[in-house]
Amino acid sequence: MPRRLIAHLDMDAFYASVELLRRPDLRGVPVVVGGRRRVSADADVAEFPRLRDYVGRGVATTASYEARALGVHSAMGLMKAAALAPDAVLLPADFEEYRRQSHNFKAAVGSIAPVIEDRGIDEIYIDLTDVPGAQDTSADDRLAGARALAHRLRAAVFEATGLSCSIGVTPNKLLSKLCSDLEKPGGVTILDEADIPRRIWPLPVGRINGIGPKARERLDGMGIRTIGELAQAEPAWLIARFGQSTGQWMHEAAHGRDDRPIVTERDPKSVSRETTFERDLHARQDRARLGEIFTGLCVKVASDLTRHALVGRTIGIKLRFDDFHTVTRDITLPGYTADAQAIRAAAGQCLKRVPLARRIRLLGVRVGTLLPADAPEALRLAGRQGSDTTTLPLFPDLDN
DNA sequence: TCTGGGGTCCTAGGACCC
DNA sequence: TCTGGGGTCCTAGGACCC
Repeated sequence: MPRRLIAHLDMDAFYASVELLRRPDLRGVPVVVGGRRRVSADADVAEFPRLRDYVGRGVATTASYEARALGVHSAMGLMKAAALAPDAVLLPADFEEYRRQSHNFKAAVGSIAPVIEDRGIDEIYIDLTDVPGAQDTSADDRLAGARALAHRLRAAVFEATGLSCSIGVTPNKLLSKLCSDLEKPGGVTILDEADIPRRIWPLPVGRINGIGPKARERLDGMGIRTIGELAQAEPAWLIARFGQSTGQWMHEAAHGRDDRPIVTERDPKSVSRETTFERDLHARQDRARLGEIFTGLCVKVASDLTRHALVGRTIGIKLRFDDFHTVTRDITLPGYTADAQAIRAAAGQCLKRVPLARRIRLLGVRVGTLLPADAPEALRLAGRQGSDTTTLPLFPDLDN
């Protein structure tokens, strides 16, 4: 593999920072983005809902750095966050605006370095290998070139959006992702293989993208807490415990080795909608309400598919019960569809296969095995089923 | 003060076919 | 009658990420 120069760019507290751009009067105040209710854009600070007044099942999507200092972090339940930061201002998420700013920062980066892999609304990988000025003959010059380029990117993002970001530049995606987090916010971190023992090995294993709570817990039980400790473990020992694929990958990752390419285009694999109810619903007592919600989810998924000119043939549902146990069911149809009634009928079939003894907390509908609506295969199989769906099945109760 | 919503990828077993 | 593999599709669950 020829030597590459890869950047990872991560926007700093993205949603919260976008909100602060529009509401500079909130600067310095702890701000949490999350929850569902809307607030009028011209409300003044005194009218903003405070976290202490929140009641519901929402989680924090983002916390400003002031809120983080109080212990609030993303994915934390808002009721718990309220206990830590009762005076924090709670803003509902405005995805339209975040998407607009996301497009802005990506366009700014693209004007300098066009080979970009999208990793969601607030982060990207960038291949800097062939960008003029990035590569130089001597090692020292190469790192200096990378640093100058990263600073240019950061300045371009700020120019386009008024927002700050952090950037890591290394020979691969794994290390760049780790590095963009090292000097947040606003940091530029350049790292070479030789720096791995000093800068990467002291970090906890959970900082590796792909090692989550479960793997971290297992490793901890084996006495492995840092990436350096993971690097010291014999590959055979890891493989014996985590399987060939994961064990080998862990070993490579701990040594900072990663040859995954930058992926600039990707076909969508599935489209889904789900909702958590304000209170848990019962299949029998709340049958009518569940039926409405279920149909509404199917209509939304159908319109999402249509908007993106996609059709699919695997229809799935997801239920989460009051004990948080989650089940899925799916069915693959003979033909592709984006039709709400066809999706509703198939999803209804799936629902019949789920025992509904407990109260339900979440309901979701998903369509997978996607194709572009105009693909020959999609057209050939379209309309194979579903002429008899004029009456939608009701939400089934316990007895059937 | 329990735990959102939208995704991807992997595994594993059974059906079915050659 | 009993015995194989290999490959692909379908389904369910789970880990993980943003």
